[in-house]
Amino acid sequence: MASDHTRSAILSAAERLYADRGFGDVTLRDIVASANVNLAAVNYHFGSKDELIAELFVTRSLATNRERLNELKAAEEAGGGRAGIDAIFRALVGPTLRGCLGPSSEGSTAARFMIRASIESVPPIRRIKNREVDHLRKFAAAMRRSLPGRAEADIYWGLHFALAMAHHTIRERERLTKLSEGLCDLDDVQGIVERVVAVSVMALAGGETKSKAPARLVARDGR
Amino acid sequence: MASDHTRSAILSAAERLYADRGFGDVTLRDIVASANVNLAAVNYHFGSKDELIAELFVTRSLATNRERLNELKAAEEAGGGRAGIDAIFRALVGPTLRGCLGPSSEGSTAARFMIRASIESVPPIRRIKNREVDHLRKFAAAMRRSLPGRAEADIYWGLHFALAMAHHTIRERERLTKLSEGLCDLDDVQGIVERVVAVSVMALAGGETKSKAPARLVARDGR
DNA sequence: TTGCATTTCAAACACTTGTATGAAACTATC
DNA sequence: GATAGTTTCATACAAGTGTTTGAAATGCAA
Repeated sequence: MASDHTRSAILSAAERLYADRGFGDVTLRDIVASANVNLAAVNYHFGSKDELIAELFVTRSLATNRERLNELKAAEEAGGGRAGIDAIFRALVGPTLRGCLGPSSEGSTAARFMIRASIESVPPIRRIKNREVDHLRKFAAAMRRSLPGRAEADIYWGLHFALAMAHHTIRERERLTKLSEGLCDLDDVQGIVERVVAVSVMALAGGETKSKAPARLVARDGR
Repeated sequence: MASDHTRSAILSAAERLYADRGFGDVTLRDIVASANVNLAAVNYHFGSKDELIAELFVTRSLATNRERLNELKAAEEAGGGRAGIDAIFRALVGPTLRGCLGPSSEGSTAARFMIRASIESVPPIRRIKNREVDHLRKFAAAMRRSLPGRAEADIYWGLHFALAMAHHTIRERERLTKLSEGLCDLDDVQGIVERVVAVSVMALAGGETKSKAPARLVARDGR
């Protein structure tokens, strides 16, 4: 366990290559060539290719989740145990959006790696994501505390839509830029966060006076 | 040219297998075995594996786009050239949601195939999706006609968020069910459509009339 | 029928993939 | 400095991939 040099060289080379070219067409041979280590080193240090990918993703994923929960806790403490719904959404989507978009994302391989992981969805990553439910439940709980009257289903739909907007913005960043011909400023990360938060809040607050029947948020006859 | 039996057997076997097991681990040999045709038939009839996938996706994709535009045109004609913003969103997300969710999606391989295509993102499909910008521009144009005063960027963000909610709902269907422990009724497709439409409308209308609580929405994005 | 183009077929081709092996090179402890 | 444990290395392995080939079968027109 002396230097760990080989191990970390593999990790950083793999992250960079996956970030640049995607999981689909990066082989172990590409990685070890880029890391200047022997092919067998991957299996020696990580066991398998999938475990290497899993370790990469878990590391970044834990960091983001930690950041999210810190922001959430700070918001709840500032509000005496009950955070504003906008602060909750900000804690949910802020770290992810800042991590993957933003000026740092140009140079940060970590950010580009997480974008790839969000786009491609390879088995080992998918397995990890499926365990993320517990983490999201903490946000659902905070939302319940913030909006005690709200129907359970509305809480989850609100959470779901907030994540939808954040992740879709990350995934389809390029397409949105092309579609809007540059009119949507994808570099103004804080502006994007506030936009997503604002819509998420409206989605949840909009139905407030109405009943819990979900289909009638806008009273328009179904066709 | 005679019977086309082999060709269509390949198409339907491929669609079913891809729908069931994803693009990642379905080989040409799996497909030809399931279709009871010879391995070389794929390259003979389609040229390559990627072209087979592309043909599958293009077919389904064109059908959805046609349906979308039909609904849009109907809504604009009913409104005398200017459709309500809710009708535009309904035309945008309705066909996709109905196609991929809904009771038919249980049995329909076409629906499950499109869900896979939405989740996995393999090169030939990605190439086709990139050409879809023109199609979306038609909706942007309709939105401009419907809301003449609106800022261009807001139009595109509205379009983007509507697609985000629709696609994320399709993609993360299972996770949402698990997270909400069944509280979010993913079988009530019409209800989901209305929910997405309602939020999309609010996202766009909210910035203008209301200057309510967390409304840093328009203030931030100068342009 | 004969002739010709289309379609099917079994087989092989040419690679690439992740993984395993066993010897060599290290490193630290005694 | 010998020894035991760890790490590196070149190399081989086994399996699977999409694609190509050239001959056989089939369909269709004259």
